[in-house]
Amino acid sequence: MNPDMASAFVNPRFEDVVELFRRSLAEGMVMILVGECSVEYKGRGVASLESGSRIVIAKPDGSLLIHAATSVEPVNWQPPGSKLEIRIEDDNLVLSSTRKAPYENVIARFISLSLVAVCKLEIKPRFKVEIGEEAIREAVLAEPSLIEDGFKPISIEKPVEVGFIDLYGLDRDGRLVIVELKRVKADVEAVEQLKTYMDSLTDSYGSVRGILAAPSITYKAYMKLKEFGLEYRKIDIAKCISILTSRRRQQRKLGEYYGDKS
Amino acid sequence: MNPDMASAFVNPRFEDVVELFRRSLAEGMVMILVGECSVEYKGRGVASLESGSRIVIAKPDGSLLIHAATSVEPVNWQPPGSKLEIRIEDDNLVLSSTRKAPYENVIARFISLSLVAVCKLEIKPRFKVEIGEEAIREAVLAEPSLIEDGFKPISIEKPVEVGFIDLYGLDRDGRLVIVELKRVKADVEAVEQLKTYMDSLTDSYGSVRGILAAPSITYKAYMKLKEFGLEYRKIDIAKCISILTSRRRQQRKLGEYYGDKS
DNA sequence: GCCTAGGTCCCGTTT
DNA sequence: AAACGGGGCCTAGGC
Repeated sequence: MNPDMASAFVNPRFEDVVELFRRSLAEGMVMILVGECSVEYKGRGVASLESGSRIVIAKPDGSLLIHAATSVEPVNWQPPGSKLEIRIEDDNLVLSSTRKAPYENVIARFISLSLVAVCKLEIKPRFKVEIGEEAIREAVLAEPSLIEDGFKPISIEKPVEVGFIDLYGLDRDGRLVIVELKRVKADVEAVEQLKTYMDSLTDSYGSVRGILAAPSITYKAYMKLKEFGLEYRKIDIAKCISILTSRRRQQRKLGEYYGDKS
Repeated sequence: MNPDMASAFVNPRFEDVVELFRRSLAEGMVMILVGECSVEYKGRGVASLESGSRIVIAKPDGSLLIHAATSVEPVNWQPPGSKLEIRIEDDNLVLSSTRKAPYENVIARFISLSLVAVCKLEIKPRFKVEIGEEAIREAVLAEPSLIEDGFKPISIEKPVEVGFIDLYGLDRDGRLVIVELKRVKADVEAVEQLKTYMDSLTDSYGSVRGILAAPSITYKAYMKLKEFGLEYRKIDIAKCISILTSRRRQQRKLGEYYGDKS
């Protein structure tokens, strides 16, 4: 079988899996196991899973994933940098993945295997684009009226004692405005975060306005916001995206014009 | 091939995969694909991934996972309840997973496939044990000296205006003690949470002690704690676990004695 | 290494 | 269905 491609074996013998592991994982391949296993975890917490049918994926970076039939989240896992060992013990195929600092160990005990597969995945990361909070900030900087007419952003990510302010600037009357941006519905925590920033600034700056900018806000959060004398500004995410895409299109044109290939 | 077990095909034809999908996913099976694909996501955000070698897992609950060679987290995914469609388009194998409310869609376009596998995983959930914040609370209730000698817990989860207090009680001098429990290293947020609870109680109760109980605490959090006049108490998680296991062993014995099979 | 902030967080539980 | 809290959150970026 072409070693650059995948190999797969149905109902493999445990001995063959151990052998396959030695030959493939060392070569930076991914190994996929399907079968009945129990799982024990010890480390930051403890967890113990009775035997059940699961998919186990061992990646070349040391990540280990144990998935059941449902859910996006693995029922158990081990982070990158962990070291995997495979052995046969009491007629079971035992995978033991360990990392130190903090010490963590996962042991999966297979009583039966219906499938093992190995395959090579290129590690080189590919290009990825995303719209996140950072992108919304970009959009507001490009179009400050998204916050309010006359708003002039001064800088982003001003460090204050307690953390980082998303965005701040001056309103049309020259008053300092602190803006907390949220990509999703704002909750009480977002309000408290803004309040904390406000408190740490009013000491030194006197009157400051605080604006929570988000696509929506929970009822409790809105009540708390009013109680604190802060303001809510609805942000249209779709508008942010269209602002960004048109802006990025222009930048690309500029880049091409100047021969910028970065 | 036994339909209850796994089937796997190396370098499958796209047509066969479409056929396999129709026969297996309907039967509550999991499908695993390995190959070169690009990914587009639109929904709560936007993301776009250049073509690269990836593992795609489609679960019977509608979850879709797209994994690359590294990391525990999928590079892209779709939550349970999504609906998967597979078709051939422009000589590519196209997976499209959609959910509504909120609308989200992931499209994976395979230009090549090195492996496809299907397997049946029982869905029935199995027993799972964990040490969480709740378990630590149990341990402290069983052994209050974990907080300090002479500490007497009164009740748990006292509702206050701002939320729930993890634990409270009286110290040896009869003073009210509010305890904030953390399973992991306590950060500034934990301190602020405790402070918030303190504030909402000192109004009505006068002098109250506040204790942050955690296995460790960040430097900044400790500074803030001192600033607020609160106290830190180191919790030994291992000790909590041993207290719980011995306690649960006793309970099991009691249960057996009374014929309790729950 | 520790710490901070964000996430298409996911997920269970409560309202 | 929305909201809230917890997580072995994970991961990326600073320092």
